[in-house]
Amino acid sequence: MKESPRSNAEQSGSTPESALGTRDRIVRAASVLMQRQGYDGTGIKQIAQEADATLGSLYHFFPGGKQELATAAIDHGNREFVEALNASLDGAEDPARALAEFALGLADRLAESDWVDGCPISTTALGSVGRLPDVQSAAAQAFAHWRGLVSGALVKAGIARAEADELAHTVISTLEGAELAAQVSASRVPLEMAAKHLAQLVDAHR
Amino acid sequence: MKESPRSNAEQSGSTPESALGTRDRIVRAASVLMQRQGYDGTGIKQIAQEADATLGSLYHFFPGGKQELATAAIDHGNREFVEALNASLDGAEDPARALAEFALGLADRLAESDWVDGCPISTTALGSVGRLPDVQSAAAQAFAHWRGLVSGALVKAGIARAEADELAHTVISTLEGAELAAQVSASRVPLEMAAKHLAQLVDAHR
DNA sequence: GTCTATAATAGGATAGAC
DNA sequence: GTCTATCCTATTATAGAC
Repeated sequence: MKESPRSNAEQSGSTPESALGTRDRIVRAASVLMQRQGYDGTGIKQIAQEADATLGSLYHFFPGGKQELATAAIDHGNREFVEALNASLDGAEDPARALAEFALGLADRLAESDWVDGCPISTTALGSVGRLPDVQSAAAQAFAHWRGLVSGALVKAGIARAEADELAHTVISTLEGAELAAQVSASRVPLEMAAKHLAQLVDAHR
Repeated sequence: MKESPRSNAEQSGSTPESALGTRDRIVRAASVLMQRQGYDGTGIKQIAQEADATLGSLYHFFPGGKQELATAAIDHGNREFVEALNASLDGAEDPARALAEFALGLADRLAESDWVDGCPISTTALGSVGRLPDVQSAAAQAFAHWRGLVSGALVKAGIARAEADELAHTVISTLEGAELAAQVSASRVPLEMAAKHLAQLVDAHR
């Protein structure tokens, strides 16, 4: 048990940065910056500055340095995405339609952010392959988690577990790829097509 | 007309690096390194070293520096992917099967390279969004080009142009996302599922 | 076209006072 | 827990000889 002064709300809903503890501010800053600039494109000093923290504080909470911080940032992005995905899938009786609407929601978020707020982990994850084992492994776990959520929703809708697991792979892959293409092309179209075709694919398996 | 000493073959087939001109060696080294490490993770000096060239030569051919070189590397990766895609689609009468085999070929290449040889441009492209306009635009053009090739193959197989264009978006997105997931997870499964479901999706539209 | 040397700056990480 | 100052190395890019 740590005696942390945390009477304030610290859910990710819409807590003002100023009300968060130092550690959380650092993780959030790292998450946002690495999402947009990747691991190598984001500096430790930039993270500290954006988080209104000092280098001393940063290395106090993350003695493992940049790599440990990146792993925490991936975990944070994971939770963020899980929350959004659950909000779309939880009470939906038609998962095909729910997934399509989720994809269109991603397109909205992208367009509003001028195409920079894509998947919270893919940029960092892709740059970590074969080079940053802890980061890569955190990202792999996140992807597996997301597939699990999708598969669960498909099973609930009557699809057999084995088939649902297979479909979940393609659902997540297609969402990832479409978001990447949408960002690079600065266009909603890839995500709109993903929404349409994923719905068709899921419907074809019922 | 430039008077270049180029009696040697310079197709991308299997030319030994030593037989290439300095400029080509630099572009190839940049392409490979940025594919694996991204734009920010790859140093100009590392590129020069890997290409057996000096910094002076590098800046002679690319006075625009790293950004101009990255753009050339994207163009190179684009041509590489186009060649592979054409080889799979060109004489195929069944595009669904051809795309599935292409996806499995990507999985082979990935596994053989210990999951580092993924899409030649996606890492650099994703890291360029909103930060390196020339690089991003070259990547966007490449994606559009690939979609055009897929759409063409689908039209040849009897699918209406409008529908083929839509499907091509999802085909490329899914391949991109599945390759990303396969790399991060160090597993063939995402690409195997993409192969299966893309074939189903295309077949459902004939 | 190619080479070496170097300028100018930013990178990650640490030390030690408070 | 937080702060500043600093070490050491790497970075992109340029200069000017050859």
